[in-house]
Amino acid sequence: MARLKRQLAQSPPRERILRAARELFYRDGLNAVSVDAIATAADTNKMTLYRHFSSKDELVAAYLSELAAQAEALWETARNEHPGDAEGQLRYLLKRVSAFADEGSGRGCALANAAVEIAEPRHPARRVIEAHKRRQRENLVALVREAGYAKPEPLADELFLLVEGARMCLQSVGRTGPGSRLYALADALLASAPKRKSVKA
Amino acid sequence: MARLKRQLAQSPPRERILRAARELFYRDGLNAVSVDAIATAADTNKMTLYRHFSSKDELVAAYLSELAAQAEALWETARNEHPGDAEGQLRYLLKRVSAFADEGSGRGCALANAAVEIAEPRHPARRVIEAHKRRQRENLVALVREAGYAKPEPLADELFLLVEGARMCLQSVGRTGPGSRLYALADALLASAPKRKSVKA
DNA sequence: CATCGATGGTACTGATCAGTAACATTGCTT
DNA sequence: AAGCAATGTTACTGATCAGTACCATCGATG
Repeated sequence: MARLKRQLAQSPPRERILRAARELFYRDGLNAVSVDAIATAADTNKMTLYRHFSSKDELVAAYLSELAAQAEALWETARNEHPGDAEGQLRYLLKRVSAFADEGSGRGCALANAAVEIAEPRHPARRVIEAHKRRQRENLVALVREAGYAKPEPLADELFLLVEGARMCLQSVGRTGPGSRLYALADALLASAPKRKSVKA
Repeated sequence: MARLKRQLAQSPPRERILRAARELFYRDGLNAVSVDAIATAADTNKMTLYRHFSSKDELVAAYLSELAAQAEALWETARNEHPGDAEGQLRYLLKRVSAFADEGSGRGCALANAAVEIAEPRHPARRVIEAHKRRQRENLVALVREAGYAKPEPLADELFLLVEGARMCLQSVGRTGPGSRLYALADALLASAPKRKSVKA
């Protein structure tokens, strides 16, 4: 019974800590959240936290790694939702990001925010951030190419910048700014982009 | 003589403080820089700083206001450089931003960064940031319209997001990312955008 | 010279925070 | 029941930092 309760309401402390970290770090920023606040929000204490993460920096890195993995799983989802349809996958992803920008908390991309907050080039989180963004861009280029557009790299870069810019705008201009029109803008971009002349095998 | 030296090497403390704040706040982030560090870098002390700025938050707001004013002065420069030539002004501005993205410190837009670092919606700096970004967008829409493009608002929004995204990318993906191709991408966007059929009075 | 305002310097308060030590407790396994 | 590993609890250290009190100094002005 106590076991059941633990099973349901209390996952292992490491998970609870990461869940709390996600909420607080994202909402308030990395610097504004103390280790103690996370431990308390995770219904545990600082000691247990430090038994799972050797420092706050490592907790931050773990938090960002988790987010990156989750974001990258979205590509898999897109493939499953629109198998064999690169254009459909592309639009699915853009819609998802766009919806997130609309309904989200207005705090933009957690990875990008972390990059802003962490000025030190040596911080362990920087590797995570940079690697993630690079993979995202590579995936995007590949998908745009697969969808048959004539110049996949510039087009993918434009889409990439639109997405990054939109998420950033939410924080500076607010929800009413151009960030809220992300999908429409991306759609217009795709519509006017020329496709390769039928190359399909 | 002492007066001359003061005139040359030592501007009034308020200016020195703002100059130091610009360097340190931009390079290391708002939270990472102490008031003391700024005072020392400004060759003065905390007391004098607090005689000119009632709190660190106000210093931050002043720092951002100064940057915003400086950024907005760029529109004036564009008008002077290409009088009566909206298209030329537009491209001049895009080139300037693009060059900044290339040669800059890789820390992106100070105003946007501040918005990331300041999560509290009540912070005095948020008004500065939001107002600035709004004006920038309005100016951009007006300029794109003046340049004769058929659908000025969406085009201006796309450009706006490209610029914001590029500056953000410098921090997350680094200098080699798509942020470094800002002008080429914006140029392609403008080239493929239809113009209004001659309407000029 | 006297005065006054602005500035410099020092030392402090109070608060927050990362990280640790030492001990108590719980729950599972044998 | 005994033992063990993970977790909870409390209290602490050392450091940093925003903001202030108090006094010294300097430069201009009368």
